[in-house]
Amino acid sequence: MTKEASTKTRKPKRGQTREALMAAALDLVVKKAPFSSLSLREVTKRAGVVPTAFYRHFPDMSALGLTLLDESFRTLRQMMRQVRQEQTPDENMLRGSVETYFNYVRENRAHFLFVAKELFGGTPTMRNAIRREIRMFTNELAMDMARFPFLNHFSSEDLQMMAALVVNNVTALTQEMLELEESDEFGQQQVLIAAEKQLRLIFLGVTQWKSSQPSS
Amino acid sequence: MTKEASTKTRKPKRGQTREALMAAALDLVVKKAPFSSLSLREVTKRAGVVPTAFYRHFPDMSALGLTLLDESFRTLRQMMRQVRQEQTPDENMLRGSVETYFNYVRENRAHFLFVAKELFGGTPTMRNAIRREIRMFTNELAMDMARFPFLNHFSSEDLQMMAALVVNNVTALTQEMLELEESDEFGQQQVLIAAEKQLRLIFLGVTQWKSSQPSS
DNA sequence: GCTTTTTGTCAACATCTGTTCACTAAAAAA
DNA sequence: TTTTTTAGTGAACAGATGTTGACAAAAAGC
Repeated sequence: MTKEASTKTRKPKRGQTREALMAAALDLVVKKAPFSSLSLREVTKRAGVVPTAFYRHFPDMSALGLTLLDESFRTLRQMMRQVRQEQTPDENMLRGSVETYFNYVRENRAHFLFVAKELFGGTPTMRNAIRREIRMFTNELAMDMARFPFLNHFSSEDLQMMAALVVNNVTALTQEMLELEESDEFGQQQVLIAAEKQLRLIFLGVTQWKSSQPSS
Repeated sequence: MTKEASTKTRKPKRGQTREALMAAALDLVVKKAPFSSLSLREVTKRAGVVPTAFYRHFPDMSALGLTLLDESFRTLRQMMRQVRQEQTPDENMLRGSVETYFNYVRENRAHFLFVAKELFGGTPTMRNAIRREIRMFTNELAMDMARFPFLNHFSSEDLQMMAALVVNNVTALTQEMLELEESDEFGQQQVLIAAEKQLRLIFLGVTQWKSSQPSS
């Protein structure tokens, strides 16, 4: 597969140019600006390719962006599915899940940074795609919660509300973690501890919640 | 004040150009791109002024951005101070505060949109400025909470954690509200109701919280 | 009134942008 | 092998960008 050291390949970089473009874009997002303000020429330059070569792989920059977005969420979804299957519904499930998730965030820093910056700064198309994905996670979490014995007496609206609360916080904490330097292990540990505490507090609130019907 | 139809005022737009530039930038942020990807020429064009006139008021675009940021937070701080003084610490304080805050968000949509988009997409300088401001709000909230009789037995770390939880959620809900169309009154009402529920749930969690020292 | 400072205009620059077109080498298909 | 398709190069375009400098009108100071 990865056989490149040929005798005199002057021009063609084989089929890996497409991935080089994606990697270059991701790289620039990490250490410079949000994707929305990257230029086509910038990306091709970093990929070590002439500007016009871009069009052999993507119709325009926004297509690259959507591909990158897809890549980001495909691996995330996959991890979430795995976590959801492995876990058993008890107290220390929380700690485990939190730890697994944030480790994943650290290992995929670039993709998360990309998503975070586009969540508000991107084009409407991109923003909607991201929000749809987040909404999906929220729904799945709500469904998972519905299966717990001590939760299944809540209305689906209440469950939805609780799931949204959790997702909101995890999102915020993820952003907080992404703001830290990659080397700042202490800070990252702090965020992780804070995350666990906050989620446990939410959990306490849930156990006390009485689903007061929409009175007004 | 607004006297323009004079005999032959060809050039000078009086002293209001500076504000026209800021308004133009804010306008473009609302209906187009994040501030970071606005061009100087674009802004001056919308302000009805020639590009070079810009330099009479700001050294460069990032200076305009910081001014805009300052303006955004100055009025916000002022509102928060007012809310904090008026309120009395009881149950329905929550509903009132939430309503006041989100009404303010709606009335200052442009500024909040500006801040939201820069929170992740902006330059490091701008991001830090915003985060510092948010941290300040969190600290003040923690201090307010410390004055409540049923909360003052918590450690300051716990209070900080709780305040962060609240702020995280309000931030997320604000962003959610900003994503809605300005005309979507129903959706906005929904967010408001969700906000109140979520905060009440957090409140329940707080009453149950035992400041378990870092056991493990 | 005159003078100075402020605040706008216009022309011009070098640079960067997205995109086109014609071209060629390599890889795949025949 | 020959042929065709794929994937790269390079020159050139029209347009937008930030910034400069010299100039002129209004506002402010005197």
